[in-house]
Amino acid sequence: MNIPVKKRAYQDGCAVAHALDIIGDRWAMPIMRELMLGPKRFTDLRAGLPGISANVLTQRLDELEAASILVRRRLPPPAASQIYELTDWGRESEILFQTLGRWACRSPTMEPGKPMSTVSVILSMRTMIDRARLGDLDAVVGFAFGEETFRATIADGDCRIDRGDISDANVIFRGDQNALVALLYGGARPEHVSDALTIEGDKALARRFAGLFPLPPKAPSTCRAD
Amino acid sequence: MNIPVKKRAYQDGCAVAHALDIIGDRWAMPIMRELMLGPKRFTDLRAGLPGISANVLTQRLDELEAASILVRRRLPPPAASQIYELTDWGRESEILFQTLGRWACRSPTMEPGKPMSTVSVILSMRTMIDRARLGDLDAVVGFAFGEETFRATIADGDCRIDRGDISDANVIFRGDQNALVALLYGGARPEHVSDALTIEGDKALARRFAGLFPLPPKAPSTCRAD
DNA sequence: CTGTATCCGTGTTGATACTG
DNA sequence: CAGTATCAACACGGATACAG
Repeated sequence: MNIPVKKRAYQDGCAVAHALDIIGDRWAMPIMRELMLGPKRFTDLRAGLPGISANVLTQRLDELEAASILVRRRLPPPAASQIYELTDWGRESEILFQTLGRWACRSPTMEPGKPMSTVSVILSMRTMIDRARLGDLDAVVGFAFGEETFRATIADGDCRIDRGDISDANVIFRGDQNALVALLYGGARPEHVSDALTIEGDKALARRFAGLFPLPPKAPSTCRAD
Repeated sequence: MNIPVKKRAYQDGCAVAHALDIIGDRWAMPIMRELMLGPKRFTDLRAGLPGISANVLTQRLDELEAASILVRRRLPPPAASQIYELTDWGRESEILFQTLGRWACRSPTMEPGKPMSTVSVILSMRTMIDRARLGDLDAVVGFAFGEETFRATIADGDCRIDRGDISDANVIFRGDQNALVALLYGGARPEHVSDALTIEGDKALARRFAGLFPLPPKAPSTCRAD
C-alpha cells in the first residue's frame, strides 16, 4: 500500500475546493461513475474507462478509498477477487453527475457520437428522463448490452433504472448501448434503428419509451474563433 | 493568442466526460466561482485564487472562453482594462457549485478553518441558507469585506444575495469574511464574535440571520487508516 | 498598472513491460 | 487478474521579461 503522500491541494476553505481536492483529479469522477450502478473489479473498471492506465487507476482507487468514497472488499472464496464499491456517501454523489450532465449537454462544443460505457448510458437515462411524460405508463423495459442487463421499471408516474433481470420485460433493447443513445437522443425512430440494436417485444412501447428523453436547448457559442 | 492546441481529453460521449474536458482542469472551476457574482479583472482573479500562477490563469481563461463559458470585454476608456465575464450559460453553472458544495461539506475529510474568498463566502450562503427558516422575515443584511459590499435581501420567504449597496441595510457584518464563516457555520454566537468582525445595527437580526445556515450531518469515515 | 509570453525545475500522467 | 516498475511526455508553479 502506498503512503498517501500529500498531493497538490487548493488551500481553500470553500467546500467546492475540498470537493475538487478529493474528486477533481483526472479519472476520479469517471471511476465513480463506473461504480455507480454496483461494485466492479479492477479489470471491469478498466474496460469501462478506455484510456486509463493501470497505475493511475490504482492511485485513484487508493485516494477515493482514503476519502471514504469507496471501499475495497475481498469476495468470499471461490471468487477470491477484490471488488470496489461505493460507500453510501459515494453513492449520494450521483446528484453531481446528474447536475453536471444536465448542464454540459447544453455545451456549444459538445459533439455527439463518441462511444459511451454501459453505465454512462443508464445514468444518462436516469438523468434525462422526463417524468412528466410518463402518464400512467406501467411497464418494464429491459436492456441487454453484451453480458450486462438493466431494467427500467415504470409505474405510478415514476421510473427506476438499475441492474437487474429482464426476463419479465415488456420490451428489450439488445445490442450496442451506443445505438440506443442514437435512438434516444439522436431522434432516430425505432423502426429505423441500426443493425447494432434489436428491439424484442412491444414495439409501440419502445417508441413511447424512446420519446421520454428530451434534450434541452444548446447554449449559444460566444467564442470568436467559431 | 495561442493556438488552442488539442489537450488531453476523455474520448467519451458521456456529457459528464465532456464537462470534465472543459471545466475539469485544475483551477477552472475556482476561476468560474470567482466570476459568479460579476466580472473581474485579471488581477482581481489572482487575488481571489491564492496559489495560481499568471500563465496558468491565462491558459484557463483562454480555454474557458473557447468553451463559451466566459467572454473577455474591454472596458470603455478611460478604464482601458479587460474584464472577464461569465456568459449566460456560464452563470447557469452555479448549480454545479451548489450541488458540489452540499455534497462535499459532508465529507469526513473536510477540515474547516482554511481561508475563503469573499465570493466563496457569499456563494456558500446562497447554497446553505435554509429558506424554510425565513418565515415572514423582511430585512436587508449587508456585508462589507474590505472594499467589497454585498447585500442579502430577505422578503416573502425568499432570500437573494448579490453584490450591491448596503446603505439601507438593517444590519451590517463588516470585516473579515472568514470570521463570518466561523459565526455562521462554527456555531459561535454573534455576541462573542471575533475582533475581525463587527456587527453594526440590529443585533437581534444578526443573531436570527446567523441561525439560517444549518450544516448537514457528516458522512461516516470508512478509511481503514483513520 | 494590466496582462502576456517564455524559460525552467518539479511533479503528475500515461504507455509499456513485467511480477505475484 | 491485480496490480507494480520504469520511463517519457506533459502540466503546473515560480520567476522573469516584455508589451500596451
